Amino acid sequence: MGVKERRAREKEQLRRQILAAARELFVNEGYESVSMRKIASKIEYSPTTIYLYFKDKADLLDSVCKETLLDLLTTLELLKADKSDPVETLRKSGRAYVEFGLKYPQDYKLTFVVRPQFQKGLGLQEGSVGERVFNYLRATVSECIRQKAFREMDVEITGQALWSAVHGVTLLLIDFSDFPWTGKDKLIDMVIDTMIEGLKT
Amino acid sequence: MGVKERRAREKEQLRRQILAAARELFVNEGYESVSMRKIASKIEYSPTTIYLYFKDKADLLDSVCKETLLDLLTTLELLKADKSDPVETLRKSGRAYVEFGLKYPQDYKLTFVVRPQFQKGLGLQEGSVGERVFNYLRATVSECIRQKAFREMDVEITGQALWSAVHGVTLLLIDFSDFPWTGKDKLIDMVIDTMIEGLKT
DNA sequence: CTGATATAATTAACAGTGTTAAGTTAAATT
DNA sequence: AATTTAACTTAACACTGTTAATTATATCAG
Repeated sequence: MGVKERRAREKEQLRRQILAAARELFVNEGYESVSMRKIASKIEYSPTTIYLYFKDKADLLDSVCKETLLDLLTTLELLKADKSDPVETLRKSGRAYVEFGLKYPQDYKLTFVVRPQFQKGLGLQEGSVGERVFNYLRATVSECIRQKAFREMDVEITGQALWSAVHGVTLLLIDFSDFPWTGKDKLIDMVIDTMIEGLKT
Repeated sequence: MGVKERRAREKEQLRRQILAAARELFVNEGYESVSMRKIASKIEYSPTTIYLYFKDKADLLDSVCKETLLDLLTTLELLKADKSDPVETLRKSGRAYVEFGLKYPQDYKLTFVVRPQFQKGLGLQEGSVGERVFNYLRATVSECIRQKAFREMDVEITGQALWSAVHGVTLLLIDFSDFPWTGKDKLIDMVIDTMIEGLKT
């Protein structure tokens, strides 16, 4: 009676194929410029087949973004290992965050700009990947304060401020890629270092 | 021989009508969701008439954004009066910038997120309004350094870093309006104050 | 192995999009 | 009054996301 299982596996496989094709196209050409027909032709299925696996184009976007967030979280958690110098961990995390955004600019915008626009009310759902990312930030900031590297301050708002700064530099570098930046890397460091400097005791 | 002038005035009037209709629709329904036909029907002209006044839809967006930038510039220049305390001016400018974004969230996103996506290569053109806004920031930062309130540092990159921070907090507050922020005003202050603190001597 | 059933995938269609080329109307000039 | 010029519209093209109806295919019962 392993038939059902096999069929389910096959379905899952096609689902993943669609998702992979959608991701690649979204990332390379942008969400708006990618049509369902284009995705379909990439996987050599008819356009309507996609609707058997995803509710609509927005649902496809949503699924792609969830994967992206999970990827970011994994990247960040690799840095959490070293607990001795939380300020340095924070600095590295900031850099990793921005670099992640620059590596997958379309994904990043999709996740942090386009999605909240199309999917209002999701905010930061209980147990969502987004919440886990923010929890990571909370923990790191908390450790900085505990070790008296940062002065006594509200963890919540500090985390939000740091997020603001890295989010901002990420988006500017993505959107204004032809702005005469003094140097992408230098700017990223400048933003992160200035914020950290401003938080120190 | 005032005929030509009158005709020119009439043309200009229709141009403005189109622009106003486009702005309202873009802001309320989003650039992508607004069709040329929708704009046309709002002003009760045929869709193709718009193409006699604007090259294409992106050009329309571009013109709307230019107006927005000019509005922002005006808001900022009101603060430049007091030259005695440039750090305070910078703080106020930062606040004004974010508040502008929150007051016209859709305009802000249109200008700083959507436009660069659809009009690549514009960067910061010579003499553009965008350049003038950035010049304002440059001048203020420069004054802070000159008065030794900030330590000796590159004006360019400092300006870019500050822009990153305010841009970031503006967009987060717009996009994740239902995130459990500790308090919008407190967060804005926190971001600006932390950056300024990090730049001081 | 055959016929019924369920499921997967497809075709055709709808109402909409930005944009262009050709055609029409109305006003200004000679 | 005839002609030129400018403003505007109609019709069309090649697309878009999505739905309903239809066909093909694989699984099951007898």
